[in-house]
Amino acid sequence: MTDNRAESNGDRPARAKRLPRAVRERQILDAAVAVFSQRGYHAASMDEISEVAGISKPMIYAYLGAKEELFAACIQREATRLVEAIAGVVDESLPPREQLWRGIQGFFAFVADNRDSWRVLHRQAGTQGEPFAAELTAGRKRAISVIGLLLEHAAQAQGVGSFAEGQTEPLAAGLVGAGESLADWWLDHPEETPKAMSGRLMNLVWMGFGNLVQGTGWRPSQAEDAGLQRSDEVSA
Amino acid sequence: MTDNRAESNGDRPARAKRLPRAVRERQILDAAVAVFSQRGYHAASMDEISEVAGISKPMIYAYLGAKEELFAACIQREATRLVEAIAGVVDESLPPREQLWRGIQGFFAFVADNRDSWRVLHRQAGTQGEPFAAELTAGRKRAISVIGLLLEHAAQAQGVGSFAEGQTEPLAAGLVGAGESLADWWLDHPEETPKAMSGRLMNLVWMGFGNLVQGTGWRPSQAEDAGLQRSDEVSA
Amino acid sequence: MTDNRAESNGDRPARAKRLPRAVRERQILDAAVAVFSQRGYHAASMDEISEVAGISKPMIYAYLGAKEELFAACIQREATRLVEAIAGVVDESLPPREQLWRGIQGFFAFVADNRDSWRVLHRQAGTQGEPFAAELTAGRKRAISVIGLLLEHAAQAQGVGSFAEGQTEPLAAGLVGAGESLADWWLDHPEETPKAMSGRLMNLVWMGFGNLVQGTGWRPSQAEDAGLQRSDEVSA
Amino acid sequence: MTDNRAESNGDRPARAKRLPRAVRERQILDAAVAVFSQRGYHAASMDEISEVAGISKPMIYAYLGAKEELFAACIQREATRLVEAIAGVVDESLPPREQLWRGIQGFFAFVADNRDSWRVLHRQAGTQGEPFAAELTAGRKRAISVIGLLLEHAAQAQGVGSFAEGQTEPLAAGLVGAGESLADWWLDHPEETPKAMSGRLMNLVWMGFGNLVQGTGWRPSQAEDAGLQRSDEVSA
DNA sequence: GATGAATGAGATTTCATTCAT
DNA sequence: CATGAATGAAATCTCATTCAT
Repeated sequence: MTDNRAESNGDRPARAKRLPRAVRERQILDAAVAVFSQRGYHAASMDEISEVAGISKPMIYAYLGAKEELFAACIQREATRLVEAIAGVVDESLPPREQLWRGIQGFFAFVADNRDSWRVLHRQAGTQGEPFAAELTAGRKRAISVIGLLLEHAAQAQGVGSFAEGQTEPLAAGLVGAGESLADWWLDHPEETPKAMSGRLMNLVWMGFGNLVQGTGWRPSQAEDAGLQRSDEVSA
Repeated sequence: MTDNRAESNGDRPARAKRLPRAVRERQILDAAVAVFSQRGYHAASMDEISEVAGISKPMIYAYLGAKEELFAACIQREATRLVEAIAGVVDESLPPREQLWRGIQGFFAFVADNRDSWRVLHRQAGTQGEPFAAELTAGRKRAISVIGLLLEHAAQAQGVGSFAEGQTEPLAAGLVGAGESLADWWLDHPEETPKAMSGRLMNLVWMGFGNLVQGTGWRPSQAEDAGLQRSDEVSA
Repeated sequence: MTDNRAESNGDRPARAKRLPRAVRERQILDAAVAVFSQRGYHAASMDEISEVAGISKPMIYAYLGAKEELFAACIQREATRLVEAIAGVVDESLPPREQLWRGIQGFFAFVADNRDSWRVLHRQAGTQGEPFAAELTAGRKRAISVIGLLLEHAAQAQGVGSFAEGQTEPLAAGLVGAGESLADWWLDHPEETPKAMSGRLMNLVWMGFGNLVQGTGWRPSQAEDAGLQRSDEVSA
Repeated sequence: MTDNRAESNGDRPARAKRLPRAVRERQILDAAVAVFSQRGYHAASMDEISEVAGISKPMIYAYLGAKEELFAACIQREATRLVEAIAGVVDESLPPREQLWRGIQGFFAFVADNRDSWRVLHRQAGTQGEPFAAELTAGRKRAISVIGLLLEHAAQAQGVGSFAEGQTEPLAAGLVGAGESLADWWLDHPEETPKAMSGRLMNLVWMGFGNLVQGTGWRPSQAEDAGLQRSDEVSA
């Protein structure tokens, strides 16, 4: 809100120093991520972004285009950073379980260091009708399918070929959701370490998955099964 | 996008009949849920809501207050409906596992029948800075803590008293997130039955949880443990 | 600039009285024609139009849409008025010359009474690149072709069938241009009567045309013909 | 419409060579005429002009001043060019009719070779309220009065001294308008040769004028005269 | 001399909200 | 009670213009 630019030399805001384009672009993206993260896409205003970036609006438009494009640029940059953070710690030569463990650790480490990035990626996911929804959804789906593959490898490694087709993807979706939700919960419990968080998710995922791939999946007993009707048969 | 301009159509809409207040409020809330669900809070316009509701804007203000209050009312109504839908199928006298199974079924049945409600509850969750964020977060936390309790009961029922304090809540959070994510995935795979979805979540949760409560939780081997450092120790 | 609304009761601008839609639409169009006429499309601002109309901008958008649509509406209304003004005095049963004379009189009478309308129709005609340019050009072409027909009838009435094909249209274009230019000149010489103006145009058109249809068209002598080269043969 | 954003292209445009001022000014004016012609004064942007000119904006300001001055400079240069093009082919020692014929040919030749120049001179004619309107109107009036003189000479040459005072100017205006309109029509019929166009205008003008100067001007019959009332007597 | 970087000011458009019939 | 009519305020985006390197 207040003018926190350095060198407020007496009178007026003092034209910002001339900086190379790359630097300014980074500044702008940083500010945009922060503001989008805090306010959400629609509530974020270009005015606030420009203020936070310490630069005037026209420069934002000149360098990164209109609001939508700016947002897309944020998404892309942060998604890339997240993917690289995880890819950087995963070693494909390791057995699947270890890969998963490292990946999960990488994820929580990234979230720990980049709360804003994470929020932008996570919290805007469903703003349907927006033109960039595709971008977000696509990223999410890519993540899910990568994890799905990992699960499939794990299943094969354990010699369980019977793992039903089409089962990995929804499970991966559940896993990603669990991770997101845990990361959210973490926001309210900052005293937890990344490793503790990672351990929780790994347990939830692996122990459940460990049983599933061994064919010991849970199934409702006959009594449990009879209890509920399909709701749409009633409501229709 | 759509052409909202009023049209000077000769056949005027015929002043709405005088209806009891409760009916009107329901109409309005139904419309509001639909519009908020499709557009998101900010992109939704009072104009569209009033149009969908078939009621003029001043009435909306008279009955349900300003946009924020209206949104809060939507959240509250839908949250209550979801909670009641689940509560309606859970029988507290049953063993925890069965309760969980029924609860999960109730959840997916509700989502199946009320996509809009679900979207409003789920997709707007993180619009931080808004005054109603509290409302949403609170509902979510309530849900998590209820499930946490359930898990704790289950643990006790299996005679596992050593289940560490403070472990249930994050697990419950993970569970809720997995459920949300699966429900999202479902939106793209409408051919799946509610029961199939419920089965997936139950497996993920219970088989993992089943092992956890029996003390067979997974823990990284020493090699796995050494691999990663806390990122903030480095980046700081 | 100043607030010329009636009843400036003491303090603030006093919300405009509630008027039926049709009345307001007329007010708005009147104001828009005046402002577009004076400033031109681009230099005209919605702010000024709303000020002149004595109504707030949102009403303009509600009733007549965005700037472009508003301008198109102006064009359409004024073009229709001009056409009707002329059509109202032309009697198709009369001989062509008399029709032309009456049409020309109608034209100048309209311009006399509606300087602004005329300016909007005439002066914006060539703002190329605008999406409404088509609308204007189309109207102009329609006018030219109508006059072309009239000329053709006149030629036939004089028993001159040999009037070369494709000659009427450019002549009509010339006639229209002459009319526009005379009308422009009139703006600077308001003391002239409509009848005097009409007479001038009629003379220019008819006497020239009168000779043309009788085959007494002028043609350069050989000496005159040799004088100039096609410029593009040189400049190319 | 076009994407004006600066692009961070690796291969930079290579700082323009130091050129003599006159050359630079010509480059700039050429670009400005092209852009003003296509877009109109207001819609033209200094950015586009500088881009088309291949010279940075600050140079434009240094050499030719602000937008308005630049536009005025365009008008002046193009008007001069047009006048010179016509003056170059007119030989004052020739009889008036031949002068007129040559002048008309010169006009269409110029328009053929300089569409943009012509459009700038013609299409912006009525942007009233702008400070450069004077410049435009002045140029136009000069042209009209030159032609008026020519007509007057022709009248005297034919021994018609009674040609009423004040008649030449409006006729000249009509002639100029007819020329403009024919030039416009030409834009849509590029297959026509300059000579054909010239012939059309000459015929329209001269044959009409030829009769006028001989006192055989057309006058409404009594019946025709009675048909219409002055509109302002009614509407006032 | 030449330019990339920078901005104040203003344009169009929309929206939540309220008055007056 | 019910609504069409009305608006203040703010958001996005563009443009002419000027520093500072």
